Amino acid sequence: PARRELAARYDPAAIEPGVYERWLASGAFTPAPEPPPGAERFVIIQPPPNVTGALHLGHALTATVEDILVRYHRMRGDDTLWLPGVDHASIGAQFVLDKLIAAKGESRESLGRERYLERMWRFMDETRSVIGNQHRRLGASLDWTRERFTMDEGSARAVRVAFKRLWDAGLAYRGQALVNWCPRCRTTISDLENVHREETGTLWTVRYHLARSDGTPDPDAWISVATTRPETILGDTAVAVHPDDDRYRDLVGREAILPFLGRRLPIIADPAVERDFGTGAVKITPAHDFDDYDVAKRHALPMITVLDEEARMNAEAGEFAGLDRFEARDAVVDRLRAMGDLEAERPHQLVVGHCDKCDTVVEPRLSVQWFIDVKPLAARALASVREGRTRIIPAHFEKVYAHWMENIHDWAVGRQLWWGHRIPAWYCPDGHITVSDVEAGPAACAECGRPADQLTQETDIFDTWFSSGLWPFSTLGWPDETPDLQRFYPTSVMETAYEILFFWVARMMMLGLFCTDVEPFHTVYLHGIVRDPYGQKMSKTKGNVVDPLEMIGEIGADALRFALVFGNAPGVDQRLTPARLAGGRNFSNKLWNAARFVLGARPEELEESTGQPSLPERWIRSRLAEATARATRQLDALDLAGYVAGVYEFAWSDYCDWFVEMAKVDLRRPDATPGERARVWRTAADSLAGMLRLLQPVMPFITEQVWATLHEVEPDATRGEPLLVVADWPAEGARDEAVEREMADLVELVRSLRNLRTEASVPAGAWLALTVAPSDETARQALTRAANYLEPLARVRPIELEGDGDPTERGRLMTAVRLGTAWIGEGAEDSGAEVARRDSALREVRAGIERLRGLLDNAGFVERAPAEVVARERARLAELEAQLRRLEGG
RNA sequence: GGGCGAUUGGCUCAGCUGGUUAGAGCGCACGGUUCACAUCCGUGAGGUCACUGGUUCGAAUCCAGUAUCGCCCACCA
Repeated sequence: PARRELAARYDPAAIEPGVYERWLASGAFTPAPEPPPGAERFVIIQPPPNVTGALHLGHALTATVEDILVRYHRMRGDDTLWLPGVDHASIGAQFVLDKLIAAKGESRESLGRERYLERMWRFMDETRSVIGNQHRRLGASLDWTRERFTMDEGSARAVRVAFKRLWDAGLAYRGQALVNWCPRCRTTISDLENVHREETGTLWTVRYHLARSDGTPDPDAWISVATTRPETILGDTAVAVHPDDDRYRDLVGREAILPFLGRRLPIIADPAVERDFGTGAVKITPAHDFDDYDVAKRHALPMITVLDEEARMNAEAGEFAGLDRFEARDAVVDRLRAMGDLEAERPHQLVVGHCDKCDTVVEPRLSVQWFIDVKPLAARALASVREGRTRIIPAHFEKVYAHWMENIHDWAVGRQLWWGHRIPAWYCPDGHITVSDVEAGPAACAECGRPADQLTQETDIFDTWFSSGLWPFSTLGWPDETPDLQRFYPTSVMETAYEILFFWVARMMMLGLFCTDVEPFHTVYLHGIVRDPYGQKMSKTKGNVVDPLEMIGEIGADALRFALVFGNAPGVDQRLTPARLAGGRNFSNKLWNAARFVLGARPEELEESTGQPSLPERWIRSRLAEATARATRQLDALDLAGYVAGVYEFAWSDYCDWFVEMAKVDLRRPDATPGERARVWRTAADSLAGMLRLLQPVMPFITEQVWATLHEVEPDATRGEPLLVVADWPAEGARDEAVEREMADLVELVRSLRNLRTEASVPAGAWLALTVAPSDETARQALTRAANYLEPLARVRPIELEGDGDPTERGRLMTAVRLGTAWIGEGAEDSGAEVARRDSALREVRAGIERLRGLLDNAGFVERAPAEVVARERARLAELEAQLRRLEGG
């Protein structure tokens, strides 16, 4: 039984279920086994959301933008792939799981590595499907048959092979260094995960007594150092001053005595010391400060670690051993004060690093770590963007990218965590390192040949972003030359938040170029942050998070998608306000009702079309052609906001406000033949179908549902294609400039008449007689053709063209437009208000004329401006002059 | 300390390579119960495009500087 009508009310809850299943059943999201001949490629590898969480609006924005592009290219007939996946988020996942198991009184330690990882895999299985379902609710047209996970075997192999190649190329190394350490997560973190924040601390000035010749402290002689971290005094191995500092020149080469421990500290000179800061003398704690570490290396100073991995003072700290670092700070200060060696203390603004994941204060920690020397990789990645092989949208992020690439440091890739890819390095008892890309490990030590059973594997795992950096090709089968890799790599667009430009995009560029010798994508499209209505970042702690699913439940996925991209420029943060969401909902409703009108207006018996297309028919076809050309251009240029605004404008203004209203006239005219009605209705249905095609990328659910109904009612309109998602993107039809001009003139007259009525407070329902003096013969003909439409649109009846009627019967309200001079209203007498209105209209036109004459009298303009600009201004002037004559004539 | 960006009607924002009278959504005012839609229709008010100078026939748009705000990066204890 054919559905002839759509439900009276648009209800997303009623239409959205089922649509996605229809798409899946059609196989539309999975590329055909063979690419269509001659097809262009369009590939997006989805930025993998973390398994740990539910989707937020940022993900919804990502999915919407990518889905729009993918659906567009699919309709274009391109060889299109959008590949989904999730990221294992090692540190984030452990953070979440630790909390979960803590609720049951368990911990990492109580479970042990193996059982902990078992729990993790179970946790993954539970949450992974949640993300998939959310993407389905959003309408994301992902190829689920290719869904990947950064911890699956393909990814694991890619990680091993990539790392082995880096090792073989001498770009991976293991060595001692000071790294950022999170004492709560108990792992190294990268520079990027160490977020700096300004805080108010204290700057203490502490006296270090000078050593006498017998090595005992001189009670009357000291050097004062300034520090914000007194607890690290216990790890000091020197005191440094600036070489040119006269105050301390004599002290260089002598020794100071470390409080509490009595260690002798050489007083050294190093240019890194700022003379103007504090006392100009600084304590050197190589194992707990990055600056000091560098100084120590220059001067070959010992490095003493005084904190353990949880940031408690260790045995090196003497009497303070066992104290937490902050307790120890207080204790040290108290003791110094008691000893009379605390010279001063004052509040001090300082910048403190915090763990991105848990916000704990990061501790520099001396340890042996795996690093990647990224400088050579960065140089290539930078060149790719500089030379335009990969471009970033918006373009100004290319500068940000360049700045980061130019100042890059080696990447500490090792993590002392369990959930992740274990670094494929094996150690032999002699200290040799063997890196292998074989899952089972090497058969023997690469250097001394010791058998595998004498080798032990590294326990550290990789930074999550290492596997993420391989994502564009590890998902396609790399390192094997799989058919997918050959067919879909390099990919097309990488769409993601600008927040992870460095974390992820930069790493993909570097590793992509290193592993595959080609840029992994030609375009990086960065979107901004979705903020709350007050501009605040959404966060669970603030409680201002909007759940996309809840939003979809309320207003529908289409409305949410529309709201997310409408008026949103790339790289710019947007506030998601209720008004914005309501805009999406309203537009959904508008589309639904436009479709209801068309479906409900179908004549019972649809006969053969007869007669010539009417003005609105010819006009809407031309407008659709224009809208199609514009949408195509904008989507090709990744101007999504422009695309959405354009189709919105077409649907609401052109189609609903003008075409539908005028088509009603043709459909309801009593003297219309069934064949003429059929013709008009077919135009309405055809152009509705065209509009649905244009809207499908952004509002897939409504358009699909309307399409289905339209298809049942009139398969000709859908050209026999029952499923919009696989329908063709519309071909660019022909514009009809003459018809568009004629229509524009009619619209101008209608608007002008409506304005007159409102300003003169004519009751909205009143019918007024209209008299028009056409400006010329063409206008007369146009007016004759348009009379039928003019009546209901401007609520005027009867309509008389000057010459046919008595001039004394003209109305008292007058307006002059391109088509001519028009009068409406009772009687011919001018009221004061009407005279004032007409005067103001005259003033406006005269001012315009004056401005244009001034412009055209300017020799510089006429000579130097492009001819078409000058011609345009001339035409405008002529038009205004004609309008003035008409106004004065009336 | 370095870098990047923003400043457009009451609010939130578009304005591509300089070219009509600077747009949209929301809000506001006024008027609308006819058979697609009040999640709607019609009409309207509202902006010296932060400021100063420059380039140009012409600047919201390009250049320089100033102010305010925001973000990113950074090893002054």
